[in-house]
Formats: sequence, structure tokens, C-alpha cells
Amino acid sequence: MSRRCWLMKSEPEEFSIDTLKKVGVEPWSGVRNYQARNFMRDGMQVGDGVLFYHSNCDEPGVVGIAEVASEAYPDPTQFDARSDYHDPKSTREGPRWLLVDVRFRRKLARTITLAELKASAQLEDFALIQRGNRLSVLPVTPAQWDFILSLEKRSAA
DNA sequence: GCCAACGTTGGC
DNA sequence: GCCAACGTTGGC
Repeated sequence: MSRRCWLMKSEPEEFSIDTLKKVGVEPWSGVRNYQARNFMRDGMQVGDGVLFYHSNCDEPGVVGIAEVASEAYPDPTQFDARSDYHDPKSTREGPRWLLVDVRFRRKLARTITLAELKASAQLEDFALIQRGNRLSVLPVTPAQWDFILSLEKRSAA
């Protein structure tokens, strides 16, 4: 079985690594992008590693490690008229949006900042830092995963 | 708060 | 099916 790794973005004001630590396992609701959905549906397997990334905040970067804790299943918020994630065009018979459960593994000793990732020649091809990339769920190669985590032990640049 | 990048919508 | 308009993401 080949090793698969992912990166998932969250705005810390909405849902932070500390919140995940507290709750343990969280249904990753609210993904409303087809490419991101397809990664969850077609790519993810239970146990896959996930880099937890804080976006849209003072210090964007990788802040922790989680893992995929379920197969993809329909995101219940798409059916909830009161939810921000409600999708009136989705039906229970043919749900548009899926999610996976995400389980906390550990918090990093420090934030590995976006600036550092961008400055690393080894990460030239990393989907996160490709120009204009807004995907909230994206694949990470094992080599990229290992390199990113090797940065944890270094002092901030 | 600004704005570039990009996805989606809808008129035609 | 094209594409302009619009909305969202997310770094800065």
C-alpha cells in the first residue's frame, strides 16, 4: 500500500489546530470545490497523513499533523438550510458534497510558515505554493511531507 | 482593506 | 459552448 499524504487548510478563526486537539475527530464539512472533493472521494484512505494548515491569518503555515479517519461520505451541512454551507441544488439522493473525518495527531513544535515553504527550492512543485492555488485540500508527495516536517526541527528563518 | 487569481453562473 | 460578470479565496 502506497503512502498518501495531504494538506488541508482551515482558517484558525473558524477551526484551528487547537480546536481539533480538543475535539479529537472532526467531520471536515464545508468543502465546496469539486477538485478538493474529488481528492477526498477518490484519493484519500483511512490513515493517510494530513498536514493541517492555517490560512487567512497573521501567520499562514503548517501547524500540525492529522490523519484521515473515515471514508468520504455526504457532508450533512449541504442539506441544512440554516448552514452557511447549505447547497439548495444538492439532494440526498445525489449529494454533491462529501467530507472525511479528520483525527488529531499532534501539533508541531512551531509553525512552518508559508514564507519558509515558498523559500524552499525542494518545494518548487508543491501544489500549495503554485501560483494562484486556492485549493483547500491538496496532495502532498511523501518527499514533500518529509521535507516539510524536517523544517520543524530547524529554527525559524 | 486591497486585489490577483480563479471558479461558477447565466445570458445569449 | 462562449464568455462577461460576479463571488470567493487568501496573501499581503
